[in-house]
Amino acid sequence: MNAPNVPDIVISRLPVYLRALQFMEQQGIKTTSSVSLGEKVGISAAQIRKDLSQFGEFGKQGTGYDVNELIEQLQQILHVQKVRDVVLVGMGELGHAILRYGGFINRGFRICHCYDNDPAKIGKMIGEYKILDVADLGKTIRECNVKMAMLCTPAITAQTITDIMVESGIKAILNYAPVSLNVPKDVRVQYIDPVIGLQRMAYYLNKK
Amino acid sequence: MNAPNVPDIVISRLPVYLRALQFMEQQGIKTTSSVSLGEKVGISAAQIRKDLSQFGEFGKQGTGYDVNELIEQLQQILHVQKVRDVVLVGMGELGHAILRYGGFINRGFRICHCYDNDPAKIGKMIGEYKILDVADLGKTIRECNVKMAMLCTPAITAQTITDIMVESGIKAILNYAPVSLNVPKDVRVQYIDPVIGLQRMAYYLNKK
DNA sequence: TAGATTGTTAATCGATTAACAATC
DNA sequence: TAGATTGTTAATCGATTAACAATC
Repeated sequence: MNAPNVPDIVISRLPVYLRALQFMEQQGIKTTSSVSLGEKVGISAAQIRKDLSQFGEFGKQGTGYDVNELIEQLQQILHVQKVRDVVLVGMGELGHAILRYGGFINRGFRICHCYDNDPAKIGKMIGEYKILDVADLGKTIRECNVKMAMLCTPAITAQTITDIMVESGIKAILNYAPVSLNVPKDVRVQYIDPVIGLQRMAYYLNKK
Repeated sequence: MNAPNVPDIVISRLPVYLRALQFMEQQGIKTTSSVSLGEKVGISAAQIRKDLSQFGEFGKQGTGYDVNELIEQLQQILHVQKVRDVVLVGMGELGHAILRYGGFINRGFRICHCYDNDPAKIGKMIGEYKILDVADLGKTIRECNVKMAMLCTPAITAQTITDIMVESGIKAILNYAPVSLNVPKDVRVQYIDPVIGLQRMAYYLNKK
């Protein structure tokens, strides 16, 4: 379960495999192969087999992979079999949308608390959530022993909030603020900035 | 301006440099170096110099880089000096948040039209935007000669919409739907799925 | 001048791919 | 059995890093 020193680039592909497999499962597909899965996710079959081989032997020669079994294996590898608590900081437009998004729970995540620093927002209810004062962020993170956070504040305050979260024991941050964060090396950050994706693609648009 | 065959991994870092430089500019910083920029974005100084060298010589020995000049160079390289039109498909919670997000325009992008397939939504105004019928998607893409799209439909309809967009001339898709898309190789896709990021980080959480 | 920092080269490091024996 | 597909090896390919001459 704890394969040693798997390259992060391999880890980064596993959730993509998992997502595709769960999509297949929904459609009633019981079995797949590295070739078929590869076509769906746009990754070579050899790559998929090599990636999976880091963790064990999940397939059967001549047949391929049992969709359900591979889903469970990947969930175990990624530690997403159980639902995990995440805090959400910054209740602007985006924070609201994230809070109302229904797609986290069935993929292993649940927002446990949400925060803002605006007195006009603190105490307000959004669905079943009450917006908490960001001044209590560190305290509540420690109390609930939360390890993951989503950060949706403006860029200018993102680092300050990050420092508080790190100091309170957060080990993984999904950062929606359009700014690079400085964290110790035992803390992970994933960036979500739509503009980065758009700019990256824009490069190719005007190319001859 | 059109450096030949620059690896995509290099291109993927340029928007990150640009974002950091614009943040510096805001703070009144006039000059930087590969070391200083590298610390901010978490990338080695050698890497930054190597990346930039693909496109020209933008620095000065002993001094480093002029922030404003490097911003302009990067904007030209990425083709984001001018604002570019993007269509937005799928006006659920997320589509609404994206439409109201103010952070696109000053980084090179503008939503020109938005679409949904729900008769209850079609025709409704959101700010200055009227929600259009997705049945007219292909027609309006061609009329306006739009090349980029943001896709926020449910996973199940994402591929169908993608096919229409590709057929209508879209060359770059920012995909928020949690599913891998199949596109011809002259069309680019960037994926935004927060759960992929969370799952990727979850792997490291339970590791000893 | 002395210190700082670039752009570039060569060496290292790591990731991907092709091929195939094993076997269901 | 014949066909299909795995897991794995070795070869290829590409990316990163360290080092340094050039020079502001």
